[in-house]
Amino acid sequence: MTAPLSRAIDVPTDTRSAILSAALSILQKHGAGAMTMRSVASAAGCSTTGVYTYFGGKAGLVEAIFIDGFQNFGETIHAARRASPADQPLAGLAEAYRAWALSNPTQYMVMFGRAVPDYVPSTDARDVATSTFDDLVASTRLTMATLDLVGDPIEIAHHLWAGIHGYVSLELAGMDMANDDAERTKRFRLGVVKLLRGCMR
Amino acid sequence: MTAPLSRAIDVPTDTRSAILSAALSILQKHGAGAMTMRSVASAAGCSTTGVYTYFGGKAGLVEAIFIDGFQNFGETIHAARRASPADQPLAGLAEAYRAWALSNPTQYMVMFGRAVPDYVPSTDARDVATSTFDDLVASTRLTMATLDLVGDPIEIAHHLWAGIHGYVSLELAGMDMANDDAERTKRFRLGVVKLLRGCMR
DNA sequence: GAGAACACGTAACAGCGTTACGCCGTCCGA
DNA sequence: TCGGACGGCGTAACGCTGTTACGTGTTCTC
Repeated sequence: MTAPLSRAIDVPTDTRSAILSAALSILQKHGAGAMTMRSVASAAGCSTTGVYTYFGGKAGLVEAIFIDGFQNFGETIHAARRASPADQPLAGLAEAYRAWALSNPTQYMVMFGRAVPDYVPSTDARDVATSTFDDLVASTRLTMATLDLVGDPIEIAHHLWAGIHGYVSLELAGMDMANDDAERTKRFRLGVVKLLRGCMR
Repeated sequence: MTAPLSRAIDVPTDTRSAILSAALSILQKHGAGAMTMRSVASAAGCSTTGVYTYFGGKAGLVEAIFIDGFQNFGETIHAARRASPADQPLAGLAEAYRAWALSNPTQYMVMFGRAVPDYVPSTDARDVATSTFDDLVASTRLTMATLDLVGDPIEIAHHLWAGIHGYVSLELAGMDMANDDAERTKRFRLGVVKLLRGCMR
């Protein structure tokens, strides 16, 4: 009898989400190396075995982070598309992409860069990941006529994705040749324009 | 008195290179998670403390792998540039870039993707990394007139680097949308063409 | 030949992911 | 109302990790 009667019925998977948000918080603040089972359990207010009951192990926890990341990332991308002019959704999408990655650098590297050794996304997880791609394809289709893009929209979307991801991940790795953030931003925006120009007739 | 007199004088840093190549071999065959101090020492035929005498710790070992990787990578890029037609060095460079990354996927992710948690490249290491970029800039300068590229060569080289890296790292992460290697290769080559076209007048 | 410097191994430390085991509250059939 | 099965959860332990204190043997210098 630990909980008062008035709230005897708790939200069922409350501890599960507490564990997940604790893991995300540690990942964001202290990096992938600090996200241990013990630190996550401690931050979530349960024992290490609690993490096992809900996620099966560290791989399951990382998988949840991976999927959660792509869902959150996908929603951000989607919202950016809706907020952009109907015939020009790509610039806003690219900005939102970069902003999300810079705000969640470690999670981005878990999602795209194998930041947790020995974790390989399951096919289910990869399906969630690639479904995010659909928004990019949709935005590309909307822009084809306006920007005079030619070719397969899927191939063009993949080209844009690869280019944007390249800029962002070089920036996260500290290997862009920029001197300050202003130059980085300017270069990124020019890069997106160049990516689009490469697909024009 | 363990070694015979005839070879009492060994090559001084022989064990150092033995450790480094053992680490690279484990990294390539079994991934970053399997590259432990004990497994490296065992494969190199020494004790764990031997790794500490030569590299100071795991961070030093990873740094050596990082630098070794960029030197090897840089030589490959450089050789590809020399083997290409003098006025068309970029296509061969891109092919060599991708081939090296696909042959050394884990090391590539250590170099570009923070595959070892808690390892952050020193400024010296990053200098070695960015000096590889010089070859790309040089190749870009050679191609500017032939391909009718306009703008700052450094900015164009950065654009090409980001794009090529984007294609390669999505491929390594298993997140390209290709069905087989033939399609992947075709898409990559078309992508390089698009990257160049985006920088034309 | 004495002594410092160095490479190197043994053994231990704390911390890691994981799991066997036991406790305790809840539910279900008799 | 009771007895037993069940499930969530913590304690404690397993083997593994990176790291380091310490002792030993070799080598180089004066």
